[in-house]
Amino acid sequence: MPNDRSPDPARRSERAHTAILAATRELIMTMGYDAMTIEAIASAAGVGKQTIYRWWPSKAAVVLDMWVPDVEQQLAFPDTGDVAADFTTQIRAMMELSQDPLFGPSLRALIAEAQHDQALAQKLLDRIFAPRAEQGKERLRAAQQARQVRGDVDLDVAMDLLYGGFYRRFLLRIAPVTADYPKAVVDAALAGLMRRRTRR
Amino acid sequence: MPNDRSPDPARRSERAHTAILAATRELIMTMGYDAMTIEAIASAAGVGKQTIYRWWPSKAAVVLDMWVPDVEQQLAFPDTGDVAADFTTQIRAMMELSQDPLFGPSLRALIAEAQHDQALAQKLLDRIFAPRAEQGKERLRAAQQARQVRGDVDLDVAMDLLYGGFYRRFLLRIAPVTADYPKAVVDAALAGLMRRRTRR
Amino acid sequence: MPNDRSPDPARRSERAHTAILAATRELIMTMGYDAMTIEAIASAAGVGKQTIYRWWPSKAAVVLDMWVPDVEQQLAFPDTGDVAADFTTQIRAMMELSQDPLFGPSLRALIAEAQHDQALAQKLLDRIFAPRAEQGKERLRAAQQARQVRGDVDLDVAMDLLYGGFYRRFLLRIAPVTADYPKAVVDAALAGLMRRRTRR
Amino acid sequence: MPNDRSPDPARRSERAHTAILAATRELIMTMGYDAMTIEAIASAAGVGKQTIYRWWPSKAAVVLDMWVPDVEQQLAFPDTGDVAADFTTQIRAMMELSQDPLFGPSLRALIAEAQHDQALAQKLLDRIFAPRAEQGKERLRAAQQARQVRGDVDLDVAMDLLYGGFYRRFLLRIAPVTADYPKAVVDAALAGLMRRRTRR
DNA sequence: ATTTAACCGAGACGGTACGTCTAGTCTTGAT
DNA sequence: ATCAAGACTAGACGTACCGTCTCGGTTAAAT
Repeated sequence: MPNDRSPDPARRSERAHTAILAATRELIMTMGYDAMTIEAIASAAGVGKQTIYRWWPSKAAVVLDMWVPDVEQQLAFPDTGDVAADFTTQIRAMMELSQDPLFGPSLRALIAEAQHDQALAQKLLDRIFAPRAEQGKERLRAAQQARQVRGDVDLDVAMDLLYGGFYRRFLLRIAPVTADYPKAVVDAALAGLMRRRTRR
Repeated sequence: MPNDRSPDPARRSERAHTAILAATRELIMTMGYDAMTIEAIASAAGVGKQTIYRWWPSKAAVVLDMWVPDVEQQLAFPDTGDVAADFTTQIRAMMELSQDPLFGPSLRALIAEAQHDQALAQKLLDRIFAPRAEQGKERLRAAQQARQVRGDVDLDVAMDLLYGGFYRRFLLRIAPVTADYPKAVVDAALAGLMRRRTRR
Repeated sequence: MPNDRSPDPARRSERAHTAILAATRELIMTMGYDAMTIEAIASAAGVGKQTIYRWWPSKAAVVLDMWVPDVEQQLAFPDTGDVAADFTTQIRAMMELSQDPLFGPSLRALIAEAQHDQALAQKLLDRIFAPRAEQGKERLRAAQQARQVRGDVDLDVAMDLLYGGFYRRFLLRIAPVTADYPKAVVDAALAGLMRRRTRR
Repeated sequence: MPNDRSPDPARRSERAHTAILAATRELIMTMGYDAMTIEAIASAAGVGKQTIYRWWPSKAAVVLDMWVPDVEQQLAFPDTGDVAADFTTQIRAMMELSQDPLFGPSLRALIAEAQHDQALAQKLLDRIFAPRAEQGKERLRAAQQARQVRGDVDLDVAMDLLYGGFYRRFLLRIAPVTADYPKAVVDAALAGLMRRRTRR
């Protein structure tokens, strides 16, 4: 368990802060998330361990901080008027992120760690997953108003249909996320699985 | 990685084997998966650590072995002729499993551990996830032949639609898996999100 | 080694100075010399750590400063004309000091620390031990002139005989310094151990 | 604070044990007692830190164990029939020990550490100081029976006279222990400080 | 009266070692 | 040969202090 009492953020050393984030980025690429220890970060950043423990509760929290700006920028949500295309684009961006040697493995590791770290789970949710879901739902609402999407669908369930498969494949490794996957899943989610009666 | 050389399974002590699995079950309930160490299992089972390392590569593998029979039995796939009802039943079973104090937390932990343990990932896939997916796809194939489900859907994508949401909610904790969720997601997946042109 | 450059004693804060000494006295009684850290003194005195480091090189030096006036006053050397009685008095005073809950434990601690801190050793010597020895030797010189003590004895060796036992018992804990010890050791030192030939 | 529960000495690794003592001896010479850490000993001995903590409560205890055989052998007490000569020899041996670069500094350090470590103090007493004192007193008893030493002297006080000065000089550094010191102090202790009335 | 230089309280910083913990391997004696 | 037991090497953990270093705020002398 970290931290004694809350330190004063006003007196935080900018140099140490950025050195830690830079070293973290470096070490994830070099040795991988799992092999990277807090001691290694401290040593690589030229920083005392306490300085890390003072500001972050865990290795995962450091990685998350190092991460979030890039991820946010890379997952900007488009609105071209074509719902299918927009979600395909978004899922493709998620796929690309998951294949980046910096982000992919450590996203996996962060989600893994969040399974036994409530605080981290909350942070991941607030900073990564929830904003993405919110954007997606917003896009669907627009599509509902444009009468492209049914008005009675539960938007959370819709997000499950559109995004759930990505996480299932990414985390369970039950199938690879291939280049044509984004379009396939979006089309299927929009069209549904059921056979329609032929129109007479 | 453990194990000396492959031991002789014929000489394996049945007493030790069952004691280990029983102690594992006990300790997961008592102290939780994460706090449970291999040393604790050995001690609780009255067994040498080496005996565990001899037959399993990791704590997770022990848990998986202890688990699989129960899970298989609890996730039997029904075929009542009603596709929607069958998948709803199946997802509801997954939900219940995930809320069981023995299975839920350790399923999470196992998936977490599989993120940095290829061998475990493979084992989980082969013994838990893939069989479930295969049953689901089989059921869909039957539904296709009954002309209930479209013949052109990619069955893997269909599984993503139906099951992906569960994992997304379970692992990302982005929303709880409530009692009415299984039906909602199945209905949405079957119907699709898109608005249909009114039939004239 | 502390201190930047020598600070200006004229501008020293009297308030901080006395607060530090008072807190030190307090904390030694409360938590004992060893558990007391410079951080604790600073905090208890409501003073910055730097203010301590500015004026003292070590925790031991602070304690010594807090100490010396009391010790000096308590170890005043008497001259009643009776050498034996005077040294007995002096050693008894040392004994009492060593049993005082403030001085005893921290005298031990200071001597201990002086074993690996040359500067402290010198300071202890100059301010505590050497003055005491000088007084003792002075008293012996007077006794020599009064033809009570042999003129050929090495006064430093004499001090070893008279005082050495006290430190041996105090530091090695080889035997307690009891109430009758001072007289016993003084008598023995004066008389010597050797058997005299009976005068004819 | 060390050790959980007492380990089984029968299963102790002889290799690790001797490697630790050898590394300790080596490091004291190399870097000095104070700079030597338990981590350094472990690393130099090719041993886990836990193995040291399992068998010894502190660095000092390791040094003591490494030490005692040599010290015992070097401080064998002679009996030549000449009390003065015998004690002179013994004190000279103590002096030489105290000037040995292996033993001197670490004897100082051990005594220092014993000031705040009761268990160590007891161990030092039992294994180093008390046996020496016992030998000295035994020698004095023999001298008493040979009617060389007065029958009424308290032998503990006699030991203070003979040995106390050594520790006073060694620990307080109030004066060096020179080559002629042993004889001087023994002579003075035997003869006493008091002036005798001239025999008529 | 204002400037200016020091000390002051506070506490973040780079370090180092601590003693604990767990992993996975190795050793021993009993079955 | 397998087993229970547990000592072993290895090394990260999070903590505690060390002594140094800002940072504003407050004196007190020098202007």
